[in-house]
Amino acid sequence: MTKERPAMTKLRSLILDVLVEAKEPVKAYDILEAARRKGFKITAATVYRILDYLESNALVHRVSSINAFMACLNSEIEHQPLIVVCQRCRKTTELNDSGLYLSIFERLNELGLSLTAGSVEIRGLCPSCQDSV
Amino acid sequence: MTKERPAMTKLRSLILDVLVEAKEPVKAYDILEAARRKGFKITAATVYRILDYLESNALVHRVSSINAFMACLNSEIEHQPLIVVCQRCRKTTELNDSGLYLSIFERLNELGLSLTAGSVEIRGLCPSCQDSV
DNA sequence: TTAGCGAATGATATATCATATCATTAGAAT
DNA sequence: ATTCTAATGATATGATATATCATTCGCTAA
Repeated sequence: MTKERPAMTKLRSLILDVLVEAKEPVKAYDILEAARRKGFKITAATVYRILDYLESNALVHRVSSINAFMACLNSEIEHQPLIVVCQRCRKTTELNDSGLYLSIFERLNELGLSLTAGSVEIRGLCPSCQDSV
Repeated sequence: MTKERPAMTKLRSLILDVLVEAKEPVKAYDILEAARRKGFKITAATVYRILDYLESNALVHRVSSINAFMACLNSEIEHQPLIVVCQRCRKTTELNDSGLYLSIFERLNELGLSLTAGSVEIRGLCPSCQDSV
């Protein structure tokens, strides 16, 4: 028999819960503090390991431009993340628009820049931040 | 008379030169070392300050997903950067495709997610890295 | 020409983000 | 129960980035 993988351990679901409850991107050391407040004695290394696991299983997305992590809202379905970030207020939205996603990657292919299995992070200023400049 | 701004100082053009010569993204501390090899006694703080300046003047792009910086190849013309990065080999290309760029931002507007003045970072695996998996 | 001003840089310290390494524990297969 | 592997613990350190205050530079105006 194939050995069962303990895919979702207690710690992994703890950290995923933190992100799901936050409903917005959370930084790794803030996740660490949240986990400790819930009584778990873990360290940064554990948090990063678990984030790597969750990300590679498409349960969590990294938001590179703000060094944070957010739960994927549609983790059941196959999805191609488009992450939209306001660079000023940091409000972040995950967009699941497979048409837009495909048009981006098809265009890259036309240009000889084929990439597979990617994510897209779109940065700019949201309307209210734009107004307040 | 309006006071002239010393927009491009010796250090700023030094660091821009480092990036132009590299023809690929360079990390901040590698820029620091390159500058020191050229005889300039500067620190990380100076490098980051100058990178901020160059980025806000559209001479340099930050590549968030690899914590690096690259010279903009078309800094004379108005441009909308699309940065394409292989997450495995880190090969990075700047794409100036205003049609694709506009279609992305128009689609965001349709979805009520208007953003202005943005950059787009597209991550995936390039063909050779895809093959070697 | 030089006095004065604001921008740029120097200098130092420290905050923030992330990983390497080796030891130990937990859980499934046999 | 034993054994094997994946997960986590524990510790240290590496890598990335910014805050703060002092000093210098370069332009402007007198």
